[in-house]
Amino acid sequence: MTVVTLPSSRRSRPSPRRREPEIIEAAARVFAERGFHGATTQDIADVLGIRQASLYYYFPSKEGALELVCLQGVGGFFEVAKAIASGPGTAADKLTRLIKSHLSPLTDRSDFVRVFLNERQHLPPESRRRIGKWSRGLEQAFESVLKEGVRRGEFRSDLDTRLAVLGILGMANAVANWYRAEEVAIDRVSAEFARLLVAGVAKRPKPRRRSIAARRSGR
Amino acid sequence: MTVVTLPSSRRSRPSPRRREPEIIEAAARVFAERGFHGATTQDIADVLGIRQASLYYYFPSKEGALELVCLQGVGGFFEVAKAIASGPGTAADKLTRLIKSHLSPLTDRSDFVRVFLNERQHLPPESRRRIGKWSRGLEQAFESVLKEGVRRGEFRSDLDTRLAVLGILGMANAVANWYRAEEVAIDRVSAEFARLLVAGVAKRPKPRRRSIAARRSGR
DNA sequence: GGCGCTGTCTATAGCTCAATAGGTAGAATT
DNA sequence: AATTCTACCTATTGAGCTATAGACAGCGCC
Repeated sequence: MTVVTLPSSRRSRPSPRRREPEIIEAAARVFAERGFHGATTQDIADVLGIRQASLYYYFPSKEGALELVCLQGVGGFFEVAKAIASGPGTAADKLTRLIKSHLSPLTDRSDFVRVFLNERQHLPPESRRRIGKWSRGLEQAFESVLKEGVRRGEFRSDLDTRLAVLGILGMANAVANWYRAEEVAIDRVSAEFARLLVAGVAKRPKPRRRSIAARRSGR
Repeated sequence: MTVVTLPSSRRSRPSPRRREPEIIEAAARVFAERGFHGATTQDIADVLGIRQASLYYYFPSKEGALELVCLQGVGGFFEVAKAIASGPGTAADKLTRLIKSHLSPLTDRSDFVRVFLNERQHLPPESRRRIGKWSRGLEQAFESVLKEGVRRGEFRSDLDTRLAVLGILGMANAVANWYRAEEVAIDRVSAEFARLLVAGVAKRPKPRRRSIAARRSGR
């Protein structure tokens, strides 16, 4: 005999919140445009055409909304980067793919990315640390590829990999701030930057010996 | 500094606002740390050990303070860059010097630079445009050097100079955000970045000998 | 056809903050 | 000695903002 399965259970589906994606996107847009502290909940409500107080049906606080936006700003990033870094290919090839994949979300999620990059510092300490792990993981993915390149002799042996990572990410992250104004496709940016950076870290053709590239393990 | 008293002038401007530099520096520090909208005038007053209302003896509004900080954040930059760009030397050499001079203010004025880079968007439209001219001038200095390099055959002929400028400035400007946390001297950063970027834009191998990498680029 | 749930509303509490008004001690000037 | 000016102060106003409280319309469901 089946016990009546709580038709109106408190444990039933928490809350559908059908429009939540739409609400978070509006928040992302407003935060990206005006900055977290420069934006008001009223601004977000205006974008959606609802009342300011109605927003609190969807998020518990303004800071909560920021966290949701930031989470979507890094979402998946790190996993993809890690997969590329530990996957097959030359270091130069991997670096190129890392850059491409790092920039690709800008085509359709630039607001989320911008908020993550520029506003995450205003998160309460706890969630900031939680999200900070993603960032550091990403840096490590890049750095491991650079180190691999150095080890294999593809890249300059005196390369400061830490500085190079910071430089590469600086260059790449800045794209979020101008790519709408400049009229240019992300793929073109990725390609140009990848080429520039790979050439920048590559070992110069000083040694006329063909040894290094051929020296890779196996074969 | 003791003021030399002007003999017979009631129009003399005695010594107005002696502490102004100190006040603006405090504002820069607070704006850099918390962002313009995240900072309160009370925060600035706390740094100085004076009352919040007393600040209005030195600036007319919070936005006015931001403008003063931003002005000092770009101060002189552009002139120096222009001088380098139109001066003597190879393009690679000039690019190196541009990067060095672009990063050098970070040693002692990083707060001002950070505020200029991150908060200038919150200026009222008028002063933002006024300050925006400085930025564009700087971009042009970099771009003219890149174009010169291409023209002279130092740099790749298919280099997208606009994207390269944006990339270079992105890489360089990001330094302001991490160089305190990372323990590294600015000179080292300049040197590493300059080397990386010059190699990145340079025409591949000096075509004196056949090299392995040569067949990659155009032929 | 009453019930509960979702998604919105109105109204407002409670607080923070920029900015103004007006006062004054003390140094500098006359 | 009187006056002026600098560099603060106290007190307060008024606006704007986040967040809460509580009502309720429509809908799907037994």
